[in-house]
Amino acid sequence: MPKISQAQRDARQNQILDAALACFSENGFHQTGMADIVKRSGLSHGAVYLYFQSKDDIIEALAVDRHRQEAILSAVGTDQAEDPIAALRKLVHAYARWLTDPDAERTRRVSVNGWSEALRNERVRAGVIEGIDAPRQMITNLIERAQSRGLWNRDANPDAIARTLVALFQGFLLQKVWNEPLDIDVIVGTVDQMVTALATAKTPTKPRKQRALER
Amino acid sequence: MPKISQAQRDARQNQILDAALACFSENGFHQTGMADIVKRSGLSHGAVYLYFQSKDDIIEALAVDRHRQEAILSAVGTDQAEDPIAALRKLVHAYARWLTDPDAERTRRVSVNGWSEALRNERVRAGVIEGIDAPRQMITNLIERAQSRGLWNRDANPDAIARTLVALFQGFLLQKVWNEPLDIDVIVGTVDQMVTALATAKTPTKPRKQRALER
Amino acid sequence: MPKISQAQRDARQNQILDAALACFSENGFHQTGMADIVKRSGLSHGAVYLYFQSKDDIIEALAVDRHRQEAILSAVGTDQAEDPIAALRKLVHAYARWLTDPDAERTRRVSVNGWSEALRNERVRAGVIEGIDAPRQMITNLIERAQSRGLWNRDANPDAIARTLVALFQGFLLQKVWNEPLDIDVIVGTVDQMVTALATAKTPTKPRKQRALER
Amino acid sequence: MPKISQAQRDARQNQILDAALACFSENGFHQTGMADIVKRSGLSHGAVYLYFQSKDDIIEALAVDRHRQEAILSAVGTDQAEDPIAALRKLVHAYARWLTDPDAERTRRVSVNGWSEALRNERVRAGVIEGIDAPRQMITNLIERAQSRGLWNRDANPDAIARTLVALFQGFLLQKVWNEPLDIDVIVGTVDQMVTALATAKTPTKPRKQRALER
DNA sequence: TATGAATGAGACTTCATTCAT
DNA sequence: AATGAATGAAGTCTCATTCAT
Repeated sequence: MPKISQAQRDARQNQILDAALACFSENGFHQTGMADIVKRSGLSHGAVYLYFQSKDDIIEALAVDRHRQEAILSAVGTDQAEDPIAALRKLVHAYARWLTDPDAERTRRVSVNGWSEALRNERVRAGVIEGIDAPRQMITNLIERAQSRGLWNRDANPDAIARTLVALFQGFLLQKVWNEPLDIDVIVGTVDQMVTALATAKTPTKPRKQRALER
Repeated sequence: MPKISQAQRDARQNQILDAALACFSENGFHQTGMADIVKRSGLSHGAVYLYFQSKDDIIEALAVDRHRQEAILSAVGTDQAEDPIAALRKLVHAYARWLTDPDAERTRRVSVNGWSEALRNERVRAGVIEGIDAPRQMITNLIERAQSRGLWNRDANPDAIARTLVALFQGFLLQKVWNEPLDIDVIVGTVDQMVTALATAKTPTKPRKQRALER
Repeated sequence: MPKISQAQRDARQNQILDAALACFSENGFHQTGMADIVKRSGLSHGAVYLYFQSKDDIIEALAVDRHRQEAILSAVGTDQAEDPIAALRKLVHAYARWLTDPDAERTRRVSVNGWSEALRNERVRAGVIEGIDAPRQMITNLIERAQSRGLWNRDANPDAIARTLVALFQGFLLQKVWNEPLDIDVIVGTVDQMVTALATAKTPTKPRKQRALER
Repeated sequence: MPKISQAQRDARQNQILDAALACFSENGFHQTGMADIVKRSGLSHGAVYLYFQSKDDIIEALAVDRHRQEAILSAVGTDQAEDPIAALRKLVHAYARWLTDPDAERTRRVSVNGWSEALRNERVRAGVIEGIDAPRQMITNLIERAQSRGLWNRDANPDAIARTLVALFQGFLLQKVWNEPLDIDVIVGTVDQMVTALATAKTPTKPRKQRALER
């Protein structure tokens, strides 16, 4: 017998999360006070605590934005018949678009705060890892399918390549939030080249000579 | 005027920075209190404020670790006669080694905190940018020299490739501090392949077809 | 005018008081929140405020439990013909029984909270005083009747003895709620002895020699 | 290398405890805010937390006032040669004097608050119990010595009598803080009579007939 | 130079009470 | 009569910084 509907609850929750996202993106998690979130949300202190148990809960909810991940991943269908390399390109384009979407700027900035937070908040860390595992898994799968169809060099290590691509996008995200010049065409072009190059590379991914560097 | 020698001053300063590095790497900038730094340094509150004007000063000093950058870059000589591609590989190896050096773990973690801090602290941001500009510039120069010697595809965009490599290492650094499995051989192998592939790629870095994605 | 019967009103009120008694006995008046009482009562916040104007009203209602006093006092009839000393013993036994009745534990604990509350809440204080005045009066009367029948030393001060007995039971109540070992036989035996001894004592209750201690 | 002497530390601590005692005796533990204590002590918020870790620490320090116990107990020497019954009377007088000492009013009121607090704060409870164990033990010893010298009925249960005396004083304390008329001569006289009566009583402390009341 | 006690603004959170439904 | 979401003042405690010694 709730007094308000689930839709209303969700609306309030989003009201708070929107306010928090704005504050966090401007001032970071720890420079933002609950009073800032309260003021920006237009609610009262008490109301905010009706929807979130603590400031940390709000941080976690935003540091780990599952919604975003899914939105990007959904760009690539799960149609097994599709050309895996074409699908991989689609994925790259979807990420690149999100990376440069002005409406996603706040989210990008909060993501970077979340990366830092993940170093000392286990729940945030788990969420962040989970958030990068999804695309990594998808990329790995696409490469494996490409290998099985003879479209990708069979000596390649799909997981290593997936991690490389993920790392690449994390790095680009950083440069973006720091207002470094970041030309989406150049990104996409470079990554496309990389993909092409890695797909056809003859050299094994883990050559014997470099073993010495391992620790 | 100073009653203690410059050497003593430097020793004290490093004592403080060491303590702060330890604290920051464990708890982040804003979860660390001055009291933590004071206690860990073995000095007094007053003493710390004799060497740094504020906590922000200490954060800046550590978020921007020029020392580290120089150490890595010095791995690659400035000998213009040297094979630029070999030099590039050396640089990659030096970074990869730093990335997996256990003694550098604290610094890596503080770096990530600094990336987040750079979003709202202009001086930190400037320092961070400066820190990635140095290697980017060096990489760009090496690729340009390679192009001028006919060792690298002349259609490639050296700056874009340099940014890509920098982004890649930032991403790997993140995965490292999150304790993700990170095999240095695989990294180096993959990057080597990438370098080789990009050097010989026929496709232009910024093809006409992808223009549409630009915003 | 009321839309529900008086019986229903009383039932609701008791529902609230039962819940409050449970909460107060566990956590004290000020560590218990209205939310605790609301939850335990199974009612809503609004409903509780329909029956009590404020939390203080609930505290007062429980800190001053007239019901309990009457129940104990009723153990001793008002039959003027009865042997007053036997009646006094009955009263002592009734109190002692209540003191060790497991079902009264909550009430005992809340009583102690009430004693403390009486220090700063005039209405609670009045109720508490009233609650101890009733048995004190009854004891005084019994002793006076005993004196008039020649069963009790006529030099004794009935009021002083009554206050002494009341004090004694308050002290035993404290020891009980603190889970100190409290043997009911020993209590009753000791009090019986005291009563006997005081009834027959030759020494005046207020000897001249001790005047000096008075302030 | 403390900056201030232990004496200065103690002075500050007492400054805080005095302020807290005043506040607590007027408004109780939970109606008193830290701000009240801070204001009354003349110190700053931070200074108070330099000397006590939390409000609960201050409550504990005052709810359990060992100093007072010792002061009262010291009224009775430990001279084994002394007449134990005279010593017991001295103890009674010392307590009675404390009970009516105007300067001890605050302490008495806070004691009652402590009794209530002991119900839900284990550390306070332990302290309160300890505080009543000391005099109980002393009384028990005195009675045992009296028994061994033939000055006290050997059938008496020294522990039961000690507990009875302690309970009695707790009850008188309550009546005092509630501003009930409390004549010290009457108290002392009554207790004296009780002691005399119990010392010479023929009836055993735990008669068979009352067994039935035991639970 | 160096100390560390002291400051006080501001942090997060709770909770008795109200009122639109 | 009854609900429970909402309020916002007030609660406890922290912490970067200062300054008398």
